[in-house]
Amino acid sequence: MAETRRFTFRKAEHLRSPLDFRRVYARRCAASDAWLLVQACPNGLPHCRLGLSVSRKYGNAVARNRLRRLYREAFRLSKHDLPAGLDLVLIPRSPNEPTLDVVRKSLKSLAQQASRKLNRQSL
RNA sequence: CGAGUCGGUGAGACGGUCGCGGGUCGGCGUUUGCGCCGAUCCGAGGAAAGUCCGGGCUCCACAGGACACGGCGGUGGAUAACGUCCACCAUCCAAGGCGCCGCGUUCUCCUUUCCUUUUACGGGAGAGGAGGGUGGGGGCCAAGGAUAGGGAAAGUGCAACAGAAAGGAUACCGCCCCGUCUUCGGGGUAAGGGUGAAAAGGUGGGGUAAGAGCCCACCAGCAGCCUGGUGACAGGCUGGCUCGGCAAACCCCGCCGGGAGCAAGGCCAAAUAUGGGAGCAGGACCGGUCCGGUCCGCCACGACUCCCGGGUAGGCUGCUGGACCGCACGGGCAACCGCGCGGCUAGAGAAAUGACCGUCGCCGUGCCGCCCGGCACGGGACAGAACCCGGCUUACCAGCCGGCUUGCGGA
RNA sequence: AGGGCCGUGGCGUAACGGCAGCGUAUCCGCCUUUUAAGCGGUAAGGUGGGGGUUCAAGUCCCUCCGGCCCUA
Repeated sequence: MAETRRFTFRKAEHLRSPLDFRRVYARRCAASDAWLLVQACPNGLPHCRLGLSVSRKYGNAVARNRLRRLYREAFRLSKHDLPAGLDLVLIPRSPNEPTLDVVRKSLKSLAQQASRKLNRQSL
């Protein structure tokens, strides 16, 4: 297999439209730990999409950008280890800044939790 | 070299790997909207922040004037404009410096008087003088700082408490004259006491029964004139002797202001509902087809088909070349202006600048080291473009540079 | 982007520019077997921060900080 694993993050993998966000919130399937709250919803695509929601209470614009960039980097580096075909919305649980490794671990385990939950519900 | 004060600059550097946004070029795919791949170039700030002012731009409204409402307010300039900037004026504050005082306190020295004691030196108390330290008062100079700094003699209003009296006022104690046996009564006065943030000019002299700008000199203030200055204002002369504070209270005067904002505005345009026009008596569904069945419609408020329109979601645009940046020259005290040459320097949209590593540099701590220096660990602020500019305000790590005043030392 | 409102003891809320109150809570005492309720009393201490105007500022003005609401 000539296809090497690429760690890119293109616009098609962003969750952009308000409609998409509303669909994910309406599905009401969430998993969380001390750092992150992950809302998930199947999207019928072969890949995952990522949406970020960081509100004013997590700091000024620089701190919020920092959180978003960390989440994007974590998603980019570990997207091949996530269950496919999900829309994920990430919401921070703590105003403190986590390290990249912590976010990657949290994202992976929470996405798998959410995926199992969705499978149980659809049965 | 030190102290004070004001201002400017600055916002770590280089490289590698993996990624992100945009432009250009090439290739592939494509539903012709775009997507993917590769190369290459570019990719946050001095405050991008707060949104406190001012403009550009866009749309809407609009004969002209006045009123209302809001903002601004020393003078002259700069500017597209400003509540901003520059220069100057006025008032207040002021590090510090230099003189002064029949000043206080303390130390030293000198002269002298008295007491005591001694052989003598000496000890104690007082007076005078000189010098030093320190404190206080007052004067001059002064880097620099602050000022929403027009008008209180257009009018209205406000000033608690205290005080006799708070604005063309008043008379508590007092002072003086007269009456009265005293208590007290009548009158004069505003020097003194007292209250207050503020008491109707201040100091000195004359004058008086006691007093008062009642009279005079100087000072402050006011009015007029002269001189200098574009002007705010400054200086001088003369006059009459005095006419308080607050307008960030109402207000008066002068100047400025049409409203809304890139979610402005323009273009394209699903689904559903709907408006206009044309055609037409059938149309849609079940079913392989006919028959058949169900629903809608049928001389119309018209099913169905076609065309056109407004318009929602959504998309495109506005969207980055500009009162732009750098350098040189000329004008100006300066803010700034003119001219020449060179440069292109973010354009996202659930919102791009990130992650990891290496080398060097900065700061702090610890260790080694006489110093130079070396090693280890840690730190690196405030903060993220959202149509674009000019300001203001606020936040902020280290370093560097300069102006002015002043102290000490040297040439 | 535009506009409005608010900030006062622990809590809720008043105050013409002129001594910062009131209720409740706290504390102490009475009543009660005890608690609650009730009655009486004491004190503490607060105008979000900074600056200005004024003789005097919670109040007027400027500027920051924090919170809430409305419109598109």
